[in-house]
Amino acid sequence: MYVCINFKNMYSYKKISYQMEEVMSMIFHGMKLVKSLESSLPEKPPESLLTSLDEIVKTFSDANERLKMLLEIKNSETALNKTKPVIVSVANQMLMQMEPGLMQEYWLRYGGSTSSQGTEAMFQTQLMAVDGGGERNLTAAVERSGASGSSTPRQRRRKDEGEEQTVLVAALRTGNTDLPPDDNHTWRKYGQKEILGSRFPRAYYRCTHQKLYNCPAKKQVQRLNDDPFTFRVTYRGSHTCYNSTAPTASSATPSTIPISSVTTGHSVDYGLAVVDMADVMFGSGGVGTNMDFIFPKNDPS
DNA sequence: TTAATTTGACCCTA
DNA sequence: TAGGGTCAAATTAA
Repeated sequence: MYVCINFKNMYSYKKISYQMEEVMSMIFHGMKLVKSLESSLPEKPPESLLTSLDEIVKTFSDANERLKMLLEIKNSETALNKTKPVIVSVANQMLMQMEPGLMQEYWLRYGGSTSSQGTEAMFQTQLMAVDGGGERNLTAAVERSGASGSSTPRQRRRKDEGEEQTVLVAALRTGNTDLPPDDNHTWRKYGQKEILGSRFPRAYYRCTHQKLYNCPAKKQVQRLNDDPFTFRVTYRGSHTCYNSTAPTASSATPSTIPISSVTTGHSVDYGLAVVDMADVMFGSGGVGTNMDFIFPKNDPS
C-alpha cells in the first residue's frame, strides 16, 4: 500500500515551502544551542546557564509558533480544496526527480515524527492500495509485517526483522533501466531469485556498511508484472550507518536533499534535484498542475 | 588488487 | 515440501 499526496497550489505551496525552511532552520539552530550548552554544562555559571536556556526556549518557542501558523494556513487551504487523489502512474514522472527512499531517509535524518498518527494527521494523506495496475482506496496502514515471531533468534530469520515498507519507484527510461533509481544509500546486491508468478526476478540488496557498522538495512527490488518501468521496492530494517558514513545530504541545507548519487552504489545520475520537506508536508492546494508523490507513510525509524 | 555482482546451493518458514 | 531469503564461491568490473 502506498501513500499519495496531491500538490496543487504551487504558489502558496512555494510560500509555505519557504516558511517551512525557516522553521526547520530555527529548529536546527535550537538543536545547536542545546549541543553547545551540553558541551559546556559542567563549568557554566548559573547566569550564563540561564541566558543559554532562555535562548533555547525562545528559539523552539518561535519555531513552534511559526509551525502552528503554517498548519493553520495549510488546513484552511485543505478545506477549500478537496481534491481527488491521483494515482501512481502520474507519480512515476515525479519519481524521476524524487523518489520515496529519500523521504524515508529525510525522516530518519531530520527527526521525522515518531508517531505515525501524528504524521498521518499532519499530512492528511489518502491511502491508496496499488495492486498491479489496479487501484482502490483503502484506509489501512502502510504495509507492516513481521512484528511478531518466535522468541528464539536464529541466524537466518526472515519474519521478525522489524518493519517493512513497500514503495513504488519509477525505473529509469534511459541508461541502465535494470537498476532501481538511487535512493542515496549504498547497497550491495547479495541475491536474485525467480519468484513464482512474477515475470521478473527479485533482487536482494543489503547495506554496503552491513559488516562495518552492523547496519541491518535491506531492500528487495522487483519490477511489477504489468509495468516493467516501475519497481516495487521493499525496505527492511533501518540504517544504523548514518552517523559514521552518512551521505552528504545532512551536510546540505537541512530542508534539501540532493537526489543524485552522492555515495557510490549504482551510478545513476538524476542531475541535482532538490526536494523541500515543506513540499511534502504542505502539499495540497488549488490551482496548478497536480504533483503526486508516493512515499512510505509510517515512520521508517 | 579490491570491491561488487552473479548464481547455485543451502536454510528457514508456512 | 515448496517457495522465498541468504550464503558464499566464482566471476566480473573498476
